Amino acid sequence: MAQNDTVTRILDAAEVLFAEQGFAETSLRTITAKAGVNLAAVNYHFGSKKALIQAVFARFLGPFYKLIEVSLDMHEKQHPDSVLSIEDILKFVARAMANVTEGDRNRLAIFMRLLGLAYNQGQGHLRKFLQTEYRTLYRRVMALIARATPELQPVERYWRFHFMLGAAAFTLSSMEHLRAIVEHDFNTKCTEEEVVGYLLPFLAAGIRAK
Amino acid sequence: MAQNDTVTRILDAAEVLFAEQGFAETSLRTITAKAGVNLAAVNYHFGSKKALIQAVFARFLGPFYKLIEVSLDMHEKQHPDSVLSIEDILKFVARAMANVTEGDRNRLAIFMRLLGLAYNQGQGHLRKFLQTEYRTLYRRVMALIARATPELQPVERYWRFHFMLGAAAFTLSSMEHLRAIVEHDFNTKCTEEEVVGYLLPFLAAGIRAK
DNA sequence: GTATGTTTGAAACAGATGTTTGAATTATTA
DNA sequence: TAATAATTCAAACATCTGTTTCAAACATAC
Repeated sequence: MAQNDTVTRILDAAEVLFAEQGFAETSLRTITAKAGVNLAAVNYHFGSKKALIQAVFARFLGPFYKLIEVSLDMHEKQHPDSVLSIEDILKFVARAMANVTEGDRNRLAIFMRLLGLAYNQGQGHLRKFLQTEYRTLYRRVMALIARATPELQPVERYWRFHFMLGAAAFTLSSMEHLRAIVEHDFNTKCTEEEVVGYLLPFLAAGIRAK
Repeated sequence: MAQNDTVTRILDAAEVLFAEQGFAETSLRTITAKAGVNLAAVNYHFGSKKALIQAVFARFLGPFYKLIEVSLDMHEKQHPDSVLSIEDILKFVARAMANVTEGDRNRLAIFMRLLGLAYNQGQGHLRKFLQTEYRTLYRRVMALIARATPELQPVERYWRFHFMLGAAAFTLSSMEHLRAIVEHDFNTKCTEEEVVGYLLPFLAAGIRAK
């Protein structure tokens, strides 16, 4: 019980700090101090800092993966021959993500940040971890998008998919900062739901640009 | 003369290494080794690592900034009352960027990767640097976009602008990797011009989504 | 209640980091 | 050429990093 508690507290603290500062900039001492556990606990429970980063990511990649799979399965059973529109697909993804990250606002940001790093970090351990873990879901979503955009050439569809991914990853990972600017420049606050509400139409329009 | 040479070699090395590994992950010793200069040279010529990072940015942004300003000035003189469309604005930006990074293909990716890292990494001294140093250009481009999209609410326009930025930064910064996948999955090669050719219509359609 | 395995704790480890120093070298100028 | 300023260099600095160690505390099962 105490074991599980320590593990959870480390993950909670690491999640927040990673999102605030980045990975390399966050030391194990800062994490363990915030978590209220001993420094050695990270290496004891996770093995290394790299493993901790992957564990933080796995904690919501796993549920997200399962959730979207299940909801897609359910929909396909209820509507066997329906062709999902781009908007529908995006809503499925957004809903799964909202469910996984609900309760803690930072989780969406850190998920997206990890995604960005995994793609941009040349020889990073993160990309391999992501790609092997992520492949099935990627193929399934890509197949859905293909059916929703039959007029697109495969190569262009591929690029547009990554344009969407980029817009989402970049924006949502630095959402805190961007929202602060909005508050300063426009005297308005934006909830995360509102930002996602702005994002989805942008993505949908982009992927079916003529 | 030798002074200038040392400064340039440090900037060249730092530029590549920062893009490959990130800022925190790249040590001054790695940079100076690659540049073939003494370790102390960075602190002598730049003052600190932070200042070096900003200098790497300034070397890109300075010329880019001037180029786009000049070309916009010229256009406004020749066509005083014309309202630029989104496509026109994007073409202006793309052309300025192509000019700045021409000669070295990787420089576009490096620039975008740096931009992405600046937004997502560290505690934000880079974001501040970017925002204060190049506020005028940001405002000018934003004003052009506003005139091209009068139907948009300011806040939504702001977010869509960053969606565009994200799609561009994310995709172009990992272009090498993404192109390799294209070559493997579709047996086709994509030039950078082609990718930009795919990107601009996506962005334009996204920002004026109904 | 004792023995066994698991988890914590304080301390130390080995190495890397950004930065500073002061002498040696090079370039500039008068 | 001599004097002065700018630059390079090797070395050391203090600090921080992830990781390891091993005894103490704890829980669990016999």
